[in-house]
Amino acid sequence: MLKLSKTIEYALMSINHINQCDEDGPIPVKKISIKHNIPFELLAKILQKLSKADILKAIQGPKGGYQLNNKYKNLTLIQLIEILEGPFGITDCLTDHNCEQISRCNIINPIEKINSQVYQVFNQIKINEIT
Amino acid sequence: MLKLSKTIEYALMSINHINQCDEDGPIPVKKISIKHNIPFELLAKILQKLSKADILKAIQGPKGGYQLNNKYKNLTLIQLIEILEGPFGITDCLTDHNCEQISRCNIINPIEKINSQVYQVFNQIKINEIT
DNA sequence: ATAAATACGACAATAAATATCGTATTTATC
DNA sequence: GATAAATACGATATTTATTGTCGTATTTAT
Repeated sequence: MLKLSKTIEYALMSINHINQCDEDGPIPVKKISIKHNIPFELLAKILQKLSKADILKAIQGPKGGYQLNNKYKNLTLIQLIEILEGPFGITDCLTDHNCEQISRCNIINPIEKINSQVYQVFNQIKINEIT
Repeated sequence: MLKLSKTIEYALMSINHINQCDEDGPIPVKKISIKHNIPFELLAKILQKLSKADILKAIQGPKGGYQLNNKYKNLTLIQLIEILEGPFGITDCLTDHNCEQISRCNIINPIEKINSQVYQVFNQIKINEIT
């Protein structure tokens, strides 16, 4: 409940790792996966998503790997979350709009308030400030 | 991911329901469960926990049910969460302390910051303000 | 005595997150 | 051109946490 997913953790660890690497060349998934004990295939997919969203630049072939794209500098935590997991919302009714209880729901207003407060927290955190 | 659990939703709905009831007598679980379409047994257990924590007062026997206790007036959302689900933390490593990756974790500091910010949000929300 | 209520442990089902597998594609290097 | 090291990606399996159910006991108003 209210947990950050491993997906987000792995993404942050990877961005951090790539950022702190002195080397110029791209960093292959394998290196990150071994260093931080993250399942290779799982991590690969996460980085692929980030690459599709232009946060990372993928370089294929031998000596390939991932580099940080400039876009990452303005990335907020909420954006990272939404790239990897879709629209943010602390309850399903805020994103799916198919809750059957909604008509007799007596807490939708407070829920929306709380949601926007949590959203704000994550929206104010920039990825490059926490790496 | 970062979802409020149904447990919390059901608890809030119940507190709200009891609070808004004009009647003096205690409100039985059945009424709340039917009104908001919440599984009876599940809801019963949630209210039992709240009763153990002195947020609600349980009255047994026919014409029994639950009433709000005074204690509820100072209850914060974080307290409600911790009563129902144990210690708050956006990652397991913050509450369980048995993460094997912790030694090579390069994001523990930012995670702790984010955690305390989310904690603050929930700590500032009082239950009687949102009902 | 009866029935309407809470109390509570054990278990089952479901859904979401996490992880794995197989195969295709790209490209640097020999 | 062949090879090997890397990304790309859909399909599926596994694991875990949440959600829900069942059975039985206890309390108490009528």
